[in-house]
Amino acid sequence: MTQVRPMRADARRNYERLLKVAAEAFAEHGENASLDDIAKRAGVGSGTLYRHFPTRQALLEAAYVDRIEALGTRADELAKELPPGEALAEWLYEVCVGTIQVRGMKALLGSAVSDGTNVTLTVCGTHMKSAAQRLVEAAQQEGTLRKDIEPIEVLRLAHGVSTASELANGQGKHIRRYLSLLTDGLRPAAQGE
Amino acid sequence: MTQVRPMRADARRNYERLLKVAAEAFAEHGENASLDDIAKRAGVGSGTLYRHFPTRQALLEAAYVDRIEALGTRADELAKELPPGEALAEWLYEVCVGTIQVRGMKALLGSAVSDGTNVTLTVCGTHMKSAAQRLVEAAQQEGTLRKDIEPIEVLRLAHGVSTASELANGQGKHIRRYLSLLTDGLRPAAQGE
DNA sequence: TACTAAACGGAGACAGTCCCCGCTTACCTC
DNA sequence: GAGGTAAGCGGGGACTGTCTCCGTTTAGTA
Repeated sequence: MTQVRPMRADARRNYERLLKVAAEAFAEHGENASLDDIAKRAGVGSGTLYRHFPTRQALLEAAYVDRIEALGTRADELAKELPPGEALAEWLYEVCVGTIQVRGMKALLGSAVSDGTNVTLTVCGTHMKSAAQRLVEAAQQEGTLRKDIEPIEVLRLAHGVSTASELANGQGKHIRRYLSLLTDGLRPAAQGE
Repeated sequence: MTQVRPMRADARRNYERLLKVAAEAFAEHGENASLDDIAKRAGVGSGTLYRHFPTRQALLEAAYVDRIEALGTRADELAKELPPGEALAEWLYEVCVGTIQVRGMKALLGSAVSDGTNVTLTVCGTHMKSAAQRLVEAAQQEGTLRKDIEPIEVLRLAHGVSTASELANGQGKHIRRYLSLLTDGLRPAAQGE
């Protein structure tokens, strides 16, 4: 219903520029990169930046949607290549790697799966949740994942694993280990689910 | 070796004041509470604050050492009251609760178990690690915890669980659940440790 | 070519960090 | 108690970052 009058050419140009520069800046300096600095590097005034992206979150999300979408696609690829349980495990691994390696993604993924009152970040959250849901349900069908676990819980726990790996430093060297410790806990136990 | 000339009376007074106010401020506003504001509330100039506590970390640590020490004591109490496995589980639960409920503790506990190059935060890190070590070793003796797990890893994973629970919101309502998922993964699996 | 609404941009108000250095005062000595 | 002195104080101010406001510029249209 929103009137979708096409963006003016200069506006579109600035928008793209900002996205490109922002992705670089967040990757380099983390989620707290200076916004005025991003504007400057993109060759626009800070007013322009704030008009296009009212909050840091908005910019962060816009800068990384494509990566998030790529994770969604990746989920489907893995679902075709591997048995459900392994597909889920591998996907979570890749999610964790992204979380740690691309500084700035952590904040985005974190708020994407958070239950806060900020209704803002629908896009990324939706993508991640639907991808997780497909893999989780398949694994549950297969019997390699407890039935009482929600897709979003898996995402939150993966975020926890990322945090733990980050503390251990070493560029995510510990992700596989911590993730497998978690996965063992997720499998149906001998005495029943 | 360090010359331990006793603090001047006014200095000591200010020091105590700052600690008290800082603990309140961090609890209320999280780890990013304004330092100048803390100084003001304590009735001292900001110079005084920065002389006593050169970094935010230093103040954070000083403000919460007693809580950390309490966690150490608590570990021993639990070790007496419960079988090792349960003692460890309960202790981790209390650690997570502290992490979530007292805003500001999270940053402190996080850097206490991080592997970063900042050698600063020895005190809290040491306390936590030694407490964890006692419980972990006992549980391993008992056979309720995999032998290939380091005490510090347990602390890092607990931090991850805190993060995950925080995302779920609800004031730590999910800690027990997420922690038990993790614990199940830590138990020796049927096919061997 | 002229018009107008959309978009720009940067000055400036505000908030936080942290240092510097002239001033104050607790403590010691006599 | 008086005086000397170094320990300690404190707030002004430089700096960095956020975010808004509004006069100016310009793309798109007729």
